[in-house]
Amino acid sequence: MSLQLSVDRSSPVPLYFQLSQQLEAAIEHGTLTPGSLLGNEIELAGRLGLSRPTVRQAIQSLVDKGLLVRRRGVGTQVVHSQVKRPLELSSLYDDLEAAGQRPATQVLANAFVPASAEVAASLGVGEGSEVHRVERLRLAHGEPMAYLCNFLPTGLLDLQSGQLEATGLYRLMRAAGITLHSARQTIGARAATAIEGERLGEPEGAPLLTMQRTTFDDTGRAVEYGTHTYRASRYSFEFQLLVRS
Amino acid sequence: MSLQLSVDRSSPVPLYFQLSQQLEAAIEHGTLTPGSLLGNEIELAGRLGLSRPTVRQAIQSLVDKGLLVRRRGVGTQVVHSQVKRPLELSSLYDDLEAAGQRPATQVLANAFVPASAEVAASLGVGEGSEVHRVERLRLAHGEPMAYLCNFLPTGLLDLQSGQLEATGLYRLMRAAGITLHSARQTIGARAATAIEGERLGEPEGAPLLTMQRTTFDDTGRAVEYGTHTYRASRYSFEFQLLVRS
DNA sequence: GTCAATGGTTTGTCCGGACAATCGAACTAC
DNA sequence: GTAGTTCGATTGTCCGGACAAACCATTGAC
Repeated sequence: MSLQLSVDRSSPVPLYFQLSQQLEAAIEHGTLTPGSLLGNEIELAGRLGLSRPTVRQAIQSLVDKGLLVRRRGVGTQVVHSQVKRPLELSSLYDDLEAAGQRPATQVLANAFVPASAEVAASLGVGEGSEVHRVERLRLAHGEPMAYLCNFLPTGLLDLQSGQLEATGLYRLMRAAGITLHSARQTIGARAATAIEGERLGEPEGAPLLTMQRTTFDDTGRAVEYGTHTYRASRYSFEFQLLVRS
Repeated sequence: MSLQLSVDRSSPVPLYFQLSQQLEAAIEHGTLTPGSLLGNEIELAGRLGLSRPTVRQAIQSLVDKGLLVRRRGVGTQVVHSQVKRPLELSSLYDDLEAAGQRPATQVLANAFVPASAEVAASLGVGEGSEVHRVERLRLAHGEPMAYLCNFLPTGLLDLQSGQLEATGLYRLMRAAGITLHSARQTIGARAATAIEGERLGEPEGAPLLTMQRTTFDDTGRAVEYGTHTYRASRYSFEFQLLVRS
């Protein structure tokens, strides 16, 4: 074992972060095997020339990610199991791209409309005030996967259809300096109407997965509300959760 | 304003936890209004007779929960928005009970069976080895809501049908000393078969929400695998996510 | 042989201090 | 008036130390 750890004090990267990254890499890579002890904090701190609080901060961040477990009187262990990463606030586009399915987007509509009661309540704006409405069809391998309808407050960023066809909405928002912070989601299912079926290439009455999501930035402002429908035959949501202790 | 804060040093409850609870209560109660500054950490520490690290630890826990946002050079603000709590690893039973719907359970089967390939892979046991299989129907207000089929490794705990009808599976597991840690979930949808429809009181072909979940304890062992189907007309998943920074 | 007491190990909590990085606002120069 | 600069305020990072609490294994008593 003996795991190669070191920190660069001249780097602007925080020391605890350097350490947590190295530990995470070692876990990912298999150098630190599941169930193995990490060695006590004090010894580890001494070995690296760091203080115990710094080492603890590094370890704690991995505990929060669910990669490590601490036990008083025992030590810190690597969790063994296929825990990968807890649900990210990811866009469908990124998900598809990561899965190797070349995603494509058709922009069906991109305009300003007055907010309906539902949209206004979700975004926290006045009913009837102007909001940006984007309607898209997401394809993978040329096949329709999902129908996405999103609403954004005006003035946040201007979305060009060309950009929307090239990448995902979240990436555009992040690129515009918006820091996504949290989201409220509802996932359900229903039978496709004739129109929905035609859009997605499913027969009327076919089961569809539905998701509504409101996304907030770090000040708590709602920055996006979306209503999505997915072909249940082609898509499902998969994610991990951690118990908050 | 001037927020009533105090800590009890004779209490066994950690000081940082006392503080974070009081702050959380004040936010929940509206004493700390969204967007308001929290006052700088050093002054707060002095006022309470605590050290800055302790105050920071309290604040950090609320930042992790998504209730507060820190900004260097500015201060710590209360997030305004309806962020409640990030998705818990909760059981359907608890969810229904919290929603005021008196849940009930019918145990349809409760026996040991050899593990199928799917179950064996999920639980990490040998194919064909004995596992505990529990089949239940979950009702709310006397109406079927979901059909639950769960598999558990043998030897973890013994489940009596009487207990299963009185409470949820997760509560029984926690009561048996198992600390639930994380879960891997897949949510999808499909059309009901004739048998499934009859069980849940839906017509054949009606859309059903499906969930598969494998739950792990804090050592990474799989302690439960379940396949659930919900009536989409009566149930949907709702939750919050936080972005990990 | 079984059960309780003991002790060592390790993490949990808490303290006090120091300096750096960043933000916003006031100020100054042009 | 506008743009750039300086400066105070606040959080971010890091240190070194101290004691408490929980866990495990060994020892001891019955």
